[in-house]
Amino acid sequence: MTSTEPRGAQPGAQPEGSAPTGPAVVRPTRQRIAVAEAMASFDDFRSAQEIHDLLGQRGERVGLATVYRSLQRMVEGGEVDLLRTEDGEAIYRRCSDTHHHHLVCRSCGATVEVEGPAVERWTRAMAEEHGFADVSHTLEIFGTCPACR
Amino acid sequence: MTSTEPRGAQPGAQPEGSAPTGPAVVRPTRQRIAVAEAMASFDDFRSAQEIHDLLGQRGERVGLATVYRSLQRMVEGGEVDLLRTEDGEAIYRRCSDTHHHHLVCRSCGATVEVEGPAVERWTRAMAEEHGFADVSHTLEIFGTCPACR
DNA sequence: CAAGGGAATGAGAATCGTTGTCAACTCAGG
DNA sequence: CCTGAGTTGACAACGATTCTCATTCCCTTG
Repeated sequence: MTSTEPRGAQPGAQPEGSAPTGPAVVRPTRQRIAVAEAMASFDDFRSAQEIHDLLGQRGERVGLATVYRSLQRMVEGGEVDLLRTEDGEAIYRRCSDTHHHHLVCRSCGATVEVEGPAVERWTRAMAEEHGFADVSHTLEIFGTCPACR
Repeated sequence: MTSTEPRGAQPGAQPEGSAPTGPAVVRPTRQRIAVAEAMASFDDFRSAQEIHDLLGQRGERVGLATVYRSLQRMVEGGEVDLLRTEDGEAIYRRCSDTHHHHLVCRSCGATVEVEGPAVERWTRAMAEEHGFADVSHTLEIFGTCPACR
């Protein structure tokens, strides 16, 4: 995960039915499986629309809205990383389950996951020093990879 | 600044006779001054629309598009920091000229600028280790400030 | 194994932040 | 007083994302 805490948490964003916390069950539908498989087929960050296109190329007909919804769930579930390009577009990538950050190539999109206990400690210390609670952070490094130079 | 390198920097923007390749001079118009003053009147991050509203309240009639354009220039000029909320909206704040990061309160938007030589070093080291060049990075810490708890 | 109900889907409309368009305007020089 | 490049504003255009809602699907129960 890029963020320490779940994203997109909006007050009262989801209807509280019978389950205490959001949808209780996630049904493994054809569409969700297709999205999950698509996510497993590449290693860089892609936009929802690109993922939708990829599904189309694979012969899977999945609605764009469904792709967005599936991706949302996967992000909330920590199975997928979400980050924003500099112009605010959301891009996704499957991720390992440990907390980590990314080194992203600006020109080809290649990514490397990096970990930094020191950074984690530093952010926590900073937050504590100023009395902030429920801390999360985002850290991304952009650059030009060796291949693109 | 939040980023290590200038955003949207366009090399070679000199006056070339009649070449229509971008404006060479920035005129200090009433509108631009108004936006600059508005930016000086608060300390947290605000969206372009909020800044536009603020101008309205101050009795300054400035078009929304102009607010966006002014903000853009100020970001490019390094006078203003730009970052993205978790849902991708751009928020702005005037900033000091040193490289720094932010501790942002999720509920009231209050911000604290923090500096961390260690983090700077770490990102540089990481990038170098993987052969990345022209490195920049973004690091923001979100949390709940003491007052909002 | 049929039935029932809530979850999920899809197609398109609706949002909403942001950018583009372009005629009108401003103002420093000549 | 002209002139032209830089600016502005109102509004259209855009693009990503979300919402709506009738229909379809999955799973459990009887």
